[in-house]
Amino acid sequence: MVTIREVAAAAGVSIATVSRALADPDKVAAGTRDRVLSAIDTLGYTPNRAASGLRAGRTNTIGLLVPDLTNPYFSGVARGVTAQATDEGVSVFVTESREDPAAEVEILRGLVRQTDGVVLCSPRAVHDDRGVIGPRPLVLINNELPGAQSISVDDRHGIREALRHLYALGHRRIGYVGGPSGSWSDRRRRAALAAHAPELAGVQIVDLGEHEATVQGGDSAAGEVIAAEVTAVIAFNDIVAVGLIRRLHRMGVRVPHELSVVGFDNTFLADLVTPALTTVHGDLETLGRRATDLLLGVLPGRPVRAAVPHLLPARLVVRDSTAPLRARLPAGYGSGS
Amino acid sequence: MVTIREVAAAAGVSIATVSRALADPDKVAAGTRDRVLSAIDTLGYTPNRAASGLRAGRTNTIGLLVPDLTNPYFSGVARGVTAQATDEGVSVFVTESREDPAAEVEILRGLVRQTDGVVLCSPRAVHDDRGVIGPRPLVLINNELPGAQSISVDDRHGIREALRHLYALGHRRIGYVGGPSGSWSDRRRRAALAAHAPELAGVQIVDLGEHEATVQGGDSAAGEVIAAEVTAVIAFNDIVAVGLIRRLHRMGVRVPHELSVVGFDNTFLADLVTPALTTVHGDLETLGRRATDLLLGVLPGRPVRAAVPHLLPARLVVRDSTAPLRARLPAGYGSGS
DNA sequence: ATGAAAGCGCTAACAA
DNA sequence: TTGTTAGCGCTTTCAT
Repeated sequence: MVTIREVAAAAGVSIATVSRALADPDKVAAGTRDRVLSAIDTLGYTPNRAASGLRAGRTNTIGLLVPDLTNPYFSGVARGVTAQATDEGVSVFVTESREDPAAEVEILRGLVRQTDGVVLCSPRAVHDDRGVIGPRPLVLINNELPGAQSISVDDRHGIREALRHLYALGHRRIGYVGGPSGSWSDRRRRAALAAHAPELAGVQIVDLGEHEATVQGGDSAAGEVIAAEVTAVIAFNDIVAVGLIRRLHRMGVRVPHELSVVGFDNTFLADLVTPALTTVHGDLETLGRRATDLLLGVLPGRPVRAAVPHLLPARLVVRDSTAPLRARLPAGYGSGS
Repeated sequence: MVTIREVAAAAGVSIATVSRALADPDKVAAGTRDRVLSAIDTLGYTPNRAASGLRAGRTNTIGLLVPDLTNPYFSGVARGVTAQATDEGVSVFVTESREDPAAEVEILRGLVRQTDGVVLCSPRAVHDDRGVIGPRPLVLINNELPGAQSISVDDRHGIREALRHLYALGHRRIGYVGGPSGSWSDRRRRAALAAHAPELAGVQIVDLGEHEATVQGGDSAAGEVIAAEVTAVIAFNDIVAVGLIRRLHRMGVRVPHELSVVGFDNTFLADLVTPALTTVHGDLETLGRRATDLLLGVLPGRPVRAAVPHLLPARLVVRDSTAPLRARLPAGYGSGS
């Protein structure tokens, strides 16, 4: 590994000049600069980031902590964070908490030590996290904590769109298959339902409980969904919707003919399953990119950047899992659709 | 940020003793050790990895480069790599090439400078990569390059199992919906087909072309599949299988009744789609973990580890996308099964 | 068993 | 404009 000393020797200058030629070219005479740069080039020198960070008090590295890398939602966010960070010349330590809050705190502690700041994608409330991270820059995705920045998709608007869509299809008794207890997004979506349902005359929202944000979570909701006698449901997310539909299908309930289902997130799953999901879309990669912008924006020694929105647009994508109420088969078959 | 000095002060020892208590506990008296450890605990001290690496000439960081983070295959591998690295006290820079070979080389170059070694998950041949990375430790997943270590799932065995399964179901004319040209795994699977088909009397393998490893790739293969008049196909991977089945379904061809389809990789998709995929399973997380072991194993200054296998077991997981040949509807209906 | 001290490669005062 | 120098936090001889 070629060091700054070798470059300095080759260019016939001191190491300070080499450092300056790189960090602040204007402070070096043109001729010297050229000699330094060409020496750098021929030797193939790249500054040791660990060393420079050690001295400068920064690492040029940020951390990303997600609950589950294999979840399409989080991998979409991870893609956005790594892409934006790379564009900005910053590296990303990616870690996964495996949905374990205790591990999360521990990992966060380690991450903070070796990065300039952290993007934390943690759906559950994590009041311990703030203490762990101390005064370090922290950006939360889909969550809020005092003293930390926050960014999320406007799922309040998404809920509204979903409601209006179902309403237009004739549905009035609409269920909400909730997410995990403690989920910030779940609380938000419930609040949005409560806020927007009254805008639509005759609409009734039925709480269908809290469920894990997994296929099994959707599975386990099927009984409640049927018992509730709703004609449509909004699921916490696509995965829950998929699990629900799969179970309903096995129980002989057809989607969308007998029940309309709306998902959330528009992960690539939505377009692969049968029926394809009507779902609320929020751009995950953009979410990750903007979260990174937010983080880099508060890092010392970085150019000030334009204001970054803290709320990203959502829109409803209509596919095949929702249908007009009248398409529902009557109790006695054979009388035509 | 609490440093080793504060710990030393709190424990009433020198910083060297703190360092030793952590790196080589036996070299410190039990009483002293306890005092140090409890000081570490109360202060919440974590060693600065960049600093320790600087001294030791390592970064304690490895790089991971995958083509696409949102692909369930690669996110499974990424999970394994990050998990194993974390267990071993090493951080991981995760990056994505977006399936762009030129970007891949560039990213690799940057990654090499700031890590002790790289795990490269690159399905296509990349002869440039070796030059870029120089003498640095490199582990390839599902690929081979001179001078680099390599690890993969035994898909040769997987192909054999798939063939035997289809054979037992009565299929004789079997298609292979290939992956992208240049894919190492694709070449391997073709070789395996050629090697194992002769073991099964009367089996005929039909080459159904090369396709992108995407849903669209599967989509585009549908025409060829039908024209080939095969009764079963093995697809390059689950995603291709899903795309193929979806398109066939729209064209009125029922899977598995009229055509059996076998996928590859057993990503979580396989169990979510309809029909659920029969597919070849290889444990992705383990693949990532063992790749990391391989890499750490050749890093200087690390404990020697047990031999790591370079080939991981594969097995067939039978679900609903394959069925006996006789279940196929006869050309003229109504004549019974 | 423990401490003092010398750096790892780099940046940022401070001098010249 | 350029060089000298003092560390960043840590590990590791070498003494004690």
